[in-house]
Amino acid sequence: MNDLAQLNSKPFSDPNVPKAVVSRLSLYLRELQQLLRVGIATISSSKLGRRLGVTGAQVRKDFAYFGQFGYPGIGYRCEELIVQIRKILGTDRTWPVALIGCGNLGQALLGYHGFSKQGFCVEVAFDVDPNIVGQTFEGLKVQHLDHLPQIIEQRSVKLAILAVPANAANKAVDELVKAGITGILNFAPVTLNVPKNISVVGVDLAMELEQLAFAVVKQVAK
Amino acid sequence: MNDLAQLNSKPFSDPNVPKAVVSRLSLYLRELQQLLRVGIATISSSKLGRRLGVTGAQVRKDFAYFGQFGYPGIGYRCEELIVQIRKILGTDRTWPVALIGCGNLGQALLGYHGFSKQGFCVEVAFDVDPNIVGQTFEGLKVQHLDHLPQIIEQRSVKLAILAVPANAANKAVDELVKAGITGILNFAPVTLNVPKNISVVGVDLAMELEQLAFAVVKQVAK
DNA sequence: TAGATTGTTAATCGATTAACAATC
DNA sequence: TAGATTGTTAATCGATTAACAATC
Repeated sequence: MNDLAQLNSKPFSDPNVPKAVVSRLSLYLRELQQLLRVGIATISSSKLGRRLGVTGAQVRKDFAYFGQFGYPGIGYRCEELIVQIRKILGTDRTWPVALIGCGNLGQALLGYHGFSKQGFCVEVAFDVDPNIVGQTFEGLKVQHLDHLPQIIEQRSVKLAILAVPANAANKAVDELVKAGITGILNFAPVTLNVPKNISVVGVDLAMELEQLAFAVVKQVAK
Repeated sequence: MNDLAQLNSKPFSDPNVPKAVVSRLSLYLRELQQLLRVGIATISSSKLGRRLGVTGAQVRKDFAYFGQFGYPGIGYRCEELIVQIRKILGTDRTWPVALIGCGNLGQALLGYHGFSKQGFCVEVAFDVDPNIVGQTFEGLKVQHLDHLPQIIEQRSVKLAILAVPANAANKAVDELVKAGITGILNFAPVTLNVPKNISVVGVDLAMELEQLAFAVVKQVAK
C-alpha cells in the first residue's frame, strides 16, 4: 500500500457502511488468514470472491469503503490486507470479554479458544447458581453476577457473551447495560430489549436449523 | 384464516423468496411463541414489527409471499400464524439431525435441548477420536464416522451439525455430502466447499464478536 | 357505524454489478 | 510493452417503505 492510501483512507466510523459489508469483512479476513496458512501471498478480488461466493466487483467495492488497499495488475497482498481489516474491525488489539452464564454451553465456550486467535479473550465469568459460582473452569473462577459492575469497570470490559436460559436473559441484560457493556453476543433464544446504543448479535440454534430446513425442503421441491 | 387464503396461498417453494424474508420468518415465529406464552392471542403487524425492529409494512409483505394469514381490522392470531410459519419453514414435523464431532462444543450442543422444541432432534452422533467413539452422552452412543452412510440413510437424516476442528471440516463435509446430507450447520471457522444443491449455515464465534467490536468502536467514535 | 388493520401497488431507497480508464 | 487488475462511476437490480382501497 502506498502512502497516499493511508492519507486518503476514509474514517473507519463512516456511518454509511452497510452492515452486510462489515460482515463480509469478517469473511474476507478469515479467508485471507487461510490463504496465508497455505502459502498464498497475493490474491485478486475475483479469486477471493469466487472462494466466498461473491463477485470481484463486490470485494473491491467493500474495501473501497475504507481505503485503497490493492495493487492494480497484481491484486491484494494477504498479509497487508489482514492488518488493514483488523484495524477496521477494531481487532488489532485484544478485547476482554465477559461470559455470563457458565452452564453447559458457557463451559463449552470457555473451552473453545478459537476466538482468542482473533483478538478476544474471555477474562471473567459470571453466574447466579450457587452450585456454579466459585467453581473454576479453564483456570477461570466463576463470580456471582452481583460483582459484575465493579469487575468489568475495573477491567474496562465492553463485550459480553450471554449464555443464560431464555427466561433469565432480559434481566441479565439490564445488569450488563447498567454496568457499561455495549456489545452482547446473545445465545438465549429471545429478543433482547436494549437501548439503541447497545449492539446485539444473536445466535439461535433453532433459528439456524429452521433456515436449513426451509432450504432443504425448497431444494427437494425443485 | 378463511378458506380462500388456503386456496390462494402461493407454493412454499417459490424461488423468489429472498433469504432475508425466510430469516425474519424464524424471528417472527420465536416472537409469536413468546407472545402466546405471556397470553397474547392476537397482534397487529406494526406491534409485532416494533418488538423486532422492523416496520409493520415489512411484516405484512413478508407474510404476503406465502398467503393471507391476517384479519383486516384485527391483526394476526398468534396460534394460527405459528402453525402457518412452521408449515412454511418445514418444521411442522420433527427433523432428525446428525451431530458430527463430539468434543467440547459437540457435547454442549447435545446437552442443549433448546431446538428440540422447534422440531429438531439430534438422533445420531459421530466422531473419529477412539477416545470418544463408543462413549455415551445424553443417552446417545457416539458412532465412528465410518458408519455415517448406513446410519443416516436408514434414518433418512438430511441435516447435520458440524462441530469438528477447522482442519477436519472439509474432509468431514465430503463424507456428509456423499452420504446424502443436504443441510449443514457449520461451527468450524472455515469456508466449506459444497455442491450448490447443499445448504450451509455458518456460525463463527470469532466473526460474530468481530461484528460487535466494529459496532462498539463505531459507537464510541460518535 | 367508526376505528383499526390488512394485503397490495407504486414510489423510494439502497445494494450489487458491469464497465472502463488508470495503474502497475 | 502487453497483460492483469485495481478503484470508481453509472446502470441495474432488488428490497423496503408509504399509501390506500378493501375488509372486518
